[in-house]
Amino acid sequence: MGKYSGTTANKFLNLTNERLGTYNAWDAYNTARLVAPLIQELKDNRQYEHYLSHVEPLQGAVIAMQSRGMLLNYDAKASYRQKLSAELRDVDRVIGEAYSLYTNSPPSTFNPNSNPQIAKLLFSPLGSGGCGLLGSKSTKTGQSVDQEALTGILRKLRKKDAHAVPLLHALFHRSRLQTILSRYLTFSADDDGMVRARVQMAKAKTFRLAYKDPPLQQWPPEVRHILEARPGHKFIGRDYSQLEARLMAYLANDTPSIEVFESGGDVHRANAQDLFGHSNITEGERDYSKGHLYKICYGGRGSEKEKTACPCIQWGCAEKLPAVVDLKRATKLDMERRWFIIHNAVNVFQRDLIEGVRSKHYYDHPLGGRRYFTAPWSSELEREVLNQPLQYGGATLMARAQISLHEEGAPIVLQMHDEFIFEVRDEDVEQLSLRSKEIMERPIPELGGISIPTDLEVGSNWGKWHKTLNPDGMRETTL
DNA sequence: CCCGTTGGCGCA
DNA sequence: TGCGCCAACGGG
Repeated sequence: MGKYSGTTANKFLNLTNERLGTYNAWDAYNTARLVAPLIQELKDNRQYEHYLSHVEPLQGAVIAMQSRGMLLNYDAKASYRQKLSAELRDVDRVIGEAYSLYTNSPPSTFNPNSNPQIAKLLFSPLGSGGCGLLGSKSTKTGQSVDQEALTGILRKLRKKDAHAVPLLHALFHRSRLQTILSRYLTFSADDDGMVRARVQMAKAKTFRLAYKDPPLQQWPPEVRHILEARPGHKFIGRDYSQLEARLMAYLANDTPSIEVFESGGDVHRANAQDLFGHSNITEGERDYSKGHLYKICYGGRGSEKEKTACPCIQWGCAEKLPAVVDLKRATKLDMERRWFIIHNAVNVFQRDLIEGVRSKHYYDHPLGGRRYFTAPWSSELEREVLNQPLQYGGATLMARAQISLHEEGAPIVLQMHDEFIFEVRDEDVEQLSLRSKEIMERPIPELGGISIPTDLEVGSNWGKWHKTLNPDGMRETTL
């Protein structure tokens, strides 16, 4: 039945059926006894109405989705794993040779999965077992060696450190390879070849869904192509366009953003103009704005994280690097100020939101549902509060859509925060493409009847469409 | 910035 | 063997 990975769970396998049965019976009994008090608590906390309208009806849709699953292409998985394994061996050879050079020890004594060992290799002085580099970031227990730290080291590299560049590139490249191989390519399908991730419905504080065994939401784009539509079927993807940004605009009544949205303009470009203060925005500046805006809207301050795209040359990643926008801290703070002057409504919205939660210790969402914030006030809690209306709002709209879609029998195989993936027979693609648009774009009464537009993708596997690498992948379509 | 899941290490 | 920590990935 379940998948036993942890040591504690394994202990249950050693119990007799009789003892397991007794345990499960007590579990069920105690759970049943909790139902009445929990419903009462929901009523006392003004959460019951939302439970009845959004949570309970969603359960059937989620169970149907989880039971469906997605078909695994074993060959695609095997060949992709083979390709990455070969690359990992190459990377590890580079790292091992560098380790030998700096430490005079055999490569077998180095564990590239150990961050302390990597830190020692990078930051110990030349001649005493290291490269003599300057660290750029710390952790609780020492020097950080994550992608951001490596980027910082590469950026501030002194001339005399040039010898360490191949090693830094290899370490950078290795972290992604190792993650994909050990984390995303180790799952197994059910006997019928289907991958059925477990859907966590009541895990996220903001009502979003989460997937585990395997964690489908975390799969990088290049891994997704190994899940495909069954023969004679296609995947349809329909996703909301800038879901949280639109919610922010309407919840805060931020007129400048609303105008961009309603005229069909490019909101990221508009925000980039407001941030940078000029109108000829480059692609790099537009990309930068997307990330930067989320950060400042959720309570972050000026300093943006370093770009973490792999800069390595040997495996060709450097050529794929997006244009980097390199800004001083003061400049970023200026940009933030400029944005908030134009979008003062957002400022007011956030101030009122925080004031309300600080005094009442709960937030009643315009789309229904109440969330309590009982922890002592802190800057962390404040950022959670700033995030809640948007992430919870998006999840609520998705829940509404999913309930309606399920009622009509739409074959949902995945719900991913702002998008649904359906699996339909080839001849049904057009019909469901249109119907899913109607349902997802229904007017939202609580927001004055506005609707949030969606985009469409169609493909035979879950990977992103690519002319040569993945011609059957999910491709944007207008229909 | 927020929301998540998971592998691997290293210490108690 | 349990647990904290780090680090990776995705969505907004």
